Amino acid sequence: MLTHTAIRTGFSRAANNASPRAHSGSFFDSISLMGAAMPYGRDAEIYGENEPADYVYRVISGAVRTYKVLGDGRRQIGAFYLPGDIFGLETGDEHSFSAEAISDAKILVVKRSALLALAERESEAARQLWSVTGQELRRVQDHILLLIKTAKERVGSFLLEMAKRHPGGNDVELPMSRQDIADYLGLTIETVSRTLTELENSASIKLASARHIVLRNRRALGVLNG
Amino acid sequence: MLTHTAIRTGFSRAANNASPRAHSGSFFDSISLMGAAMPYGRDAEIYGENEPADYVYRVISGAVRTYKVLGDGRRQIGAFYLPGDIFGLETGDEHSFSAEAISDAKILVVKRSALLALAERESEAARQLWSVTGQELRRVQDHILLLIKTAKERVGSFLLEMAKRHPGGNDVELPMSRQDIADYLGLTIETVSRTLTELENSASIKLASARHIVLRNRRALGVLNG
DNA sequence: CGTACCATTGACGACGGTCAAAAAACGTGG
DNA sequence: CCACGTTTTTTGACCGTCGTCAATGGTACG
Repeated sequence: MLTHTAIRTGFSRAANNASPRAHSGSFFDSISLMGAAMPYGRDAEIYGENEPADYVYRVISGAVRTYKVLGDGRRQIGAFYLPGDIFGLETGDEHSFSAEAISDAKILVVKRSALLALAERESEAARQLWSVTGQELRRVQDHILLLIKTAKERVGSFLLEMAKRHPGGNDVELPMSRQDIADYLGLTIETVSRTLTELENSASIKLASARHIVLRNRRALGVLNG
Repeated sequence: MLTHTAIRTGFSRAANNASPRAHSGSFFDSISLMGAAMPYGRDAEIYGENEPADYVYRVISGAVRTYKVLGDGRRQIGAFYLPGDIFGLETGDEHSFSAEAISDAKILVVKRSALLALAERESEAARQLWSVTGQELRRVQDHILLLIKTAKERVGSFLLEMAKRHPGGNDVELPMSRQDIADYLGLTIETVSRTLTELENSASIKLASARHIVLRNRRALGVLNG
């Protein structure tokens, strides 16, 4: 139990894409039995900002966005979560972002108190909880680096990020709308659209359809990305 | 030991400003004896990006910046750390940012392995390590919200943030240069300077000197800050 | 086949970046 | 304490990128 080797549970086997790249997969695989798989429809709220953080979540299938809305209506998307990813794990008592299903999704829901109890007994479990938060921290730090770049760099980096997280080589299937991408990258929908067109014109990508993008020149997408 | 009430050690008493607002102050107060206070000169490197994260740090006096430099030379400052703040705590084996002293500083240096060993024995210590990373996560998330705002909003939010962290009401003593502020806010030094002048002209602040700013209208600084 | 919704394209303007110079602040040594 | 040189900050002029407003085009679904 709680070994490094992933323990494949019924729930994680049911996942589309639960894969080795998931956050601390072994840990959450092993505690999958503590939770239940819940279905969420497109745009359904999973939790709201400032609500009690009583549960921790893991994407089984579909995709999730977390976000905040500022006073004047601007929305900032904090992260996209794909199958295998863990989200909603807080060290405090409340969620700091809201979470919604981007598409129809199956989400494994685990009681936070169960994890905390386990962590109290098993130091390895505590280490894994810490590790999940640490990975999230690094992800958000990378996000900051995105936000100081030019529009072309942001969109390029975003596509590379999605390609890395998604299995399927150079073919990227985007689960989210242009508006979601824009709110993630701190751009407008028009700039995202224009930039994608530019990247296609420069033969860096191919827009097979609005949500299906083929990477043709990864170097061009990653230039200057430190 | 490890109680909620701060245990004032010799080291923390020596601090300029170690105060209740520090990250998990009680925890790090109690393990202060495990480390040593080290002096760092202005601009001295404390650790570099990708170096082994063998130590965890706490500011006793002075100030610290963490940063990354992108391929083309742009620098992004991840955070400023003031007396009482903990930094350099990683869940992985390497530091993800570099750290430098902004001014002459005294820093408490603690062996990470000692903390990990303690966390293995005491679940409360493990919880506190997790909590420190969680607070850092929230700080970085707030930083993201800064970066999507206009220049005036970024500078205003920055001043409010510094005023909150610094004791001293409406008088803010900035330890860092305009260049540091610019690299933290994702702006240029010129835009930061111009924006401060604008804020002074609109009577929102007073520039007593370049590094000493008096807040005159906090509402104007915080408008739209969601 | 029609109707929303979503994405793309266009025209234009504003915000902030760039390049350059002046002014202020700071530190050092006479 | 003042004079000097260096660094930091401020100010100015100009320009490019991206946001805004508006219209067109495309796609999915009933």
